[in-house]
Amino acid sequence: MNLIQPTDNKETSATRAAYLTLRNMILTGELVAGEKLKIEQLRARLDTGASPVREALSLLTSDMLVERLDQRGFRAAPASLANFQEILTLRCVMEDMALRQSIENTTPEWEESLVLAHHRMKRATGGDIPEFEDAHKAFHMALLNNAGSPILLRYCGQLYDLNIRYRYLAAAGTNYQKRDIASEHEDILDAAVTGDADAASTALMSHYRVTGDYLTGPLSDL
Amino acid sequence: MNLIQPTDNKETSATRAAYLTLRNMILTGELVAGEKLKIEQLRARLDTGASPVREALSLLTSDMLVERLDQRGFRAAPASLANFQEILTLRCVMEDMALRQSIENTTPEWEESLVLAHHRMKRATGGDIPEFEDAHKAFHMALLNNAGSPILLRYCGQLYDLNIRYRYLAAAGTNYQKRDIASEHEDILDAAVTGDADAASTALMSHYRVTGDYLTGPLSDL
DNA sequence: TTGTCAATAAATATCGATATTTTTGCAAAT
DNA sequence: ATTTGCAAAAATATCGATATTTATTGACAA
Repeated sequence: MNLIQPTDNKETSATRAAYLTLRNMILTGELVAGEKLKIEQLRARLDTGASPVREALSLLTSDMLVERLDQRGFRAAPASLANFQEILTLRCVMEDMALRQSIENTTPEWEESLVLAHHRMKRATGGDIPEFEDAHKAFHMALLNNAGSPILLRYCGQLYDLNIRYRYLAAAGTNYQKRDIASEHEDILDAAVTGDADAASTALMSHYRVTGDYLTGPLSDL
Repeated sequence: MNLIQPTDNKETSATRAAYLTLRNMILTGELVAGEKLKIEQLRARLDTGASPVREALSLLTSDMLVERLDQRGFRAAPASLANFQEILTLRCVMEDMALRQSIENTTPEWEESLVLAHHRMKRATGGDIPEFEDAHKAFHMALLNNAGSPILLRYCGQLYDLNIRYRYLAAAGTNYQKRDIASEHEDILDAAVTGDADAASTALMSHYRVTGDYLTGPLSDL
């Protein structure tokens, strides 16, 4: 075994690393919506080759976070109030569907996974924002996970991410956690574990709509 | 002006050409579901470079037609009965939503575009299958086009394509047009133009469910 | 036989260089 | 002033070669 490994923890491929970094940069607004994404610039910024950057951008196209203009490069997907509202509407429809199916298929294992995800999310409120974000997403996805509908799950995940971007856009300063988000999450969890689909759905929808109203103001000048 | 142009109609980039070709090969089953997609092979087959192929495959990932396995290449998305049924279910929910919204937003221009798309589809029944396919998709998308919901439209388009693949899988031989599909289309068109959302939705859903039942048998051994 | 391990072969991922295309800047003309 | 045309610059798209990683094969041991 070679001990001379200067933290050579390149976990995965350069493409994947670039994908994750770029994705994060777009979600957090470090790469501004609508901005042109120049390969050379990004290559230098991420300290990697042009091929991985290019491929990562192609992949981000899947997530509707990047647009590809044939023969004239890439740009960060534009943001608009209409886009935000569409995302909100679609999330409500699709997550409602997924959540109800998940509850219908309930199993002890699933319930346990919910409790676990919820616990981890609560524990992750120690100021480390990215960690909380991950746990928060994990909790929400866990709610939908049991629907047995991979495509639906994928769509919900995409919409979730798209929404995050608007949170960063709106809340550049405002701390959206000031609201009593914790109790909202608990309501959802309780209803889901109890198997009360209507209550769970209502709680989840209200969770989204409240967040939606919360954000619409700051976003009104998009 | 240079007259020595040996039909130099490379309309677009090599990547786009590769994307379209590969996509078609997957939809028609020329590239079998689940099959490993080797760069070198495809590169030779499409007579292009490795970079365009690679990028095209990355883009096809968006459409759920290709899967990317980090560090071990690409493969055509697997097919299964469950997958087919999920697609059918989601299409019904999402197209129902889009169609109703489209009708709600109706305008003379939209109605005209429907009539036009329908006419073109009828005219394209001259044995040229790919031409009919395109026109058929155009008609169905036109129905959803007026909902003013780009993301929803995108998802519906994706699901439409995924479904096509199963038609080819099932109907390798059977001509699914034998059914009186023409009158089904006319029912949908009439209801949409009349502004009767319930009738239009019912007709569209039945159109899908009948096709679904039609295909389920041949697909049962997936 | 079956399982393990090293050597080999195959395929992917990445780099660096080049060809194409688009954009930019500026001068000349309307 | 605004537009048109053309060259220069910038950026993208693509190629060909190489480095890495994964898959395969076959000998050897259990």
